[in-house]
Amino acid sequence: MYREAIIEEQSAEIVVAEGGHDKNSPTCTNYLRSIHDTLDIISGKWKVTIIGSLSFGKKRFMELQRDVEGIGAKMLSKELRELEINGLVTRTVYNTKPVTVEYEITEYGKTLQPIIFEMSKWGTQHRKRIMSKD
Amino acid sequence: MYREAIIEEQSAEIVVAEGGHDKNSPTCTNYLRSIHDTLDIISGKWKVTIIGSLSFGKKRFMELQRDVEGIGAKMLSKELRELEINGLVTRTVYNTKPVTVEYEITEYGKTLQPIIFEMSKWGTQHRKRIMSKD
DNA sequence: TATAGTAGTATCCTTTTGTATAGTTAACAA
DNA sequence: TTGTTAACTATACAAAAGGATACTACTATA
Repeated sequence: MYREAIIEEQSAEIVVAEGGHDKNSPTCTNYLRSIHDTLDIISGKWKVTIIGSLSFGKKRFMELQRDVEGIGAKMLSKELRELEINGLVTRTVYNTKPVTVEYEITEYGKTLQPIIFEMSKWGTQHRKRIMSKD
Repeated sequence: MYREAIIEEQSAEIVVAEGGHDKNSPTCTNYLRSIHDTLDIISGKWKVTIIGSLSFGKKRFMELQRDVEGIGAKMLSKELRELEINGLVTRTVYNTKPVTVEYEITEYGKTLQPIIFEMSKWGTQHRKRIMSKD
């Protein structure tokens, strides 16, 4: 009842306003549990950026490594493997010489885009804020 | 020009559609850089959950530890210190006996709520999906 | 006196993350 | 012939993150 409304129609601001007087309601517990579930899948230094990059189209291993600044081959292949296991990206090998491999975001992976888009928006604003301080 | 439009008015879905043919445009680079900036501040296993919890009202150390399932005192105090340094939460000590300390989200911290709200929404859906598979 | 609660710190240890370097297979370019 | 690209894996190692346990100082309660 309470929770349904929040999830379907309300904004984060409203959650806070409504929840403020009821600190340990099941709403709060559910909210935090859901966050935890999401973090289990996308936490770490790289996954979000990888998915963000693949949101602009399928890419090959080397393209991704160039896109995701600072990642090494070992980490990239490990992270891609985990994303594949969770059904967020697909991996396709073409038998060209030398082999090429393409990574592509799945429909399910695309459901993460609102999160990533919000992160990008926040990062843009944050950079402006930091810059104007110096 | 291109970028302004995306940031101010477009959704994540549209970014993808528009960006799909232009994989390494500055738009993509800026998008990924912003994500990276955000991750610098909220990455790790706990910070998002802590802010999520504080979105329901100010809390004391022990309340937070009970809320954020699985976190130890050491991690909690470390993460809170970092959040404080970045201006996302405030720490207030009351000279009661024994001392009580209250943590509260700042206005700036609240600007992270859209990200966290999206994470919670996704986690809720993801749990449903996983559950229905077994 | 013993126990519990408050908000932590100190110490040690394990796990995860990351880095650097070398090697693989096959083809093409100089 | 040597070098280069592709997409990795293997190995070794270093650093960061996180966990477990003990401990502090103080008060209130049993």
